[in-house]
Amino acid sequence: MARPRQALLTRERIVEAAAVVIDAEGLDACSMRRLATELGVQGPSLYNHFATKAEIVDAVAEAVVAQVDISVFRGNDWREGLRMWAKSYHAVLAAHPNIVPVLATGPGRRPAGLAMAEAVYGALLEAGWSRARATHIGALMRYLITGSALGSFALGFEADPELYDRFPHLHRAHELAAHRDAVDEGAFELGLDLLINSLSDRYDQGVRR
Amino acid sequence: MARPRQALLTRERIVEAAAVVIDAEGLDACSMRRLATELGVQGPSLYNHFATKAEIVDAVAEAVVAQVDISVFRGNDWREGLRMWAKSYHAVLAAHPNIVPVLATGPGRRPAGLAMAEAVYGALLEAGWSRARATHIGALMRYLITGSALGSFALGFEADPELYDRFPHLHRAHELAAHRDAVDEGAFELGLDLLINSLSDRYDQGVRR
DNA sequence: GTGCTTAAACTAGCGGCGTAAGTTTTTACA
DNA sequence: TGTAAAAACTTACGCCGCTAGTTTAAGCAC
Repeated sequence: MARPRQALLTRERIVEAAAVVIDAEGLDACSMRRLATELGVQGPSLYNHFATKAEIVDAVAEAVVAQVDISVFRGNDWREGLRMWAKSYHAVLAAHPNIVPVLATGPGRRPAGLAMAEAVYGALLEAGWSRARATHIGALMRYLITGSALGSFALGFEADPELYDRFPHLHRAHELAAHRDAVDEGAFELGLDLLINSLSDRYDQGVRR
Repeated sequence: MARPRQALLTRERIVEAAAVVIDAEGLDACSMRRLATELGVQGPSLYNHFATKAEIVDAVAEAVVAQVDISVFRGNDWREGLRMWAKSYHAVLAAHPNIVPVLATGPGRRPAGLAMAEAVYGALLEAGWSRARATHIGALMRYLITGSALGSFALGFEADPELYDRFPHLHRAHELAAHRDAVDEGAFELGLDLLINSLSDRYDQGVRR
């Protein structure tokens, strides 16, 4: 097949297929040849639309970050804005856990990532936080959100009870996996509460830097 | 060369070489052939000592986690223990950032990871926290520590000022990289302070579950 | 000491990876 | 109508993890 009358590929179709494969089978499964097969095409054809594989993965990351609701900073107190944004971000990452390692290195050059940073940082500055503190708070929120999305804490403990024989306090650790949501979500919610409430206290006491 | 009079390889030597390559050039650079070259040997020879590459990387992760000081829970108040452990863990990961993605999925079957979980969880239980809350606190600390180690927040913003033209609040984001330590360490310290202080407040008020 | 088993190196090779180079055919425009 | 660009293709290079089979030395039983 040479050039077809109707193009088989578009950047959108490629990114969508990549997102599906990454969500379903992980980053490693998303090879150029596999992606091409999924799109009914030969591997190198993808290079007519993207210069490298990294560009494709980056576009998937961009699409994921774009789903985070940053409108919540408008019309809400900074505390509420921060909380609602964090929950939205958390939910989006929970729906696409396999792309998290790509996001974890920062906004990079991706428009959606930069728009999100702008919204968070802007909201904190406008609330009266110092530049330095607003930066710290933004970083801190990212640590919590990506840290919690990177891998389930509960699933990190394998189901084999014998593993924990030598660790008396962990004797029920093999049950953690069964309560995955309660553990992982509970920890995230606790962290969010503690961080925002204590920031709020400092703020109310006039400590804003 | 057939079997040499003195073995060229040991598990220890392989793990040490892998750690050096991973620290210096990242996980991707640590291929079996590269590792073998580093050890003066052919690639497949490594399979006489480890069944898979994953086992080698896992052993590196184990060695890194084993460096974290978990003795601090003995003889210290749970607050101080938690703070000192978190700082030690953070410092170890900061020294070996390239292995962090491997750690982020939990303790798995690694003895050092399980010993660390036992120490943290045990200290919290003995302080009087409920099982559920102790689990949440442990998870939360991991989120903060691995989240902050996974990638610098400051370096996530590239140095090209033009990137930020469309984002008014980010107009100085290109300067972040120059203050990497102040930003990243400041955010981590802030997070640690906020979390431990607010947990401490709850604890002192008798809210332990 | 002799013989057997195991250990630890080797070489050769499979299938998969990202990607470069060059080819073919179609489309779009001067 | 001629030409350049676009979008598919085939081929191939040098990596990758890993398997299979080979060679030789070491360690142990008798």
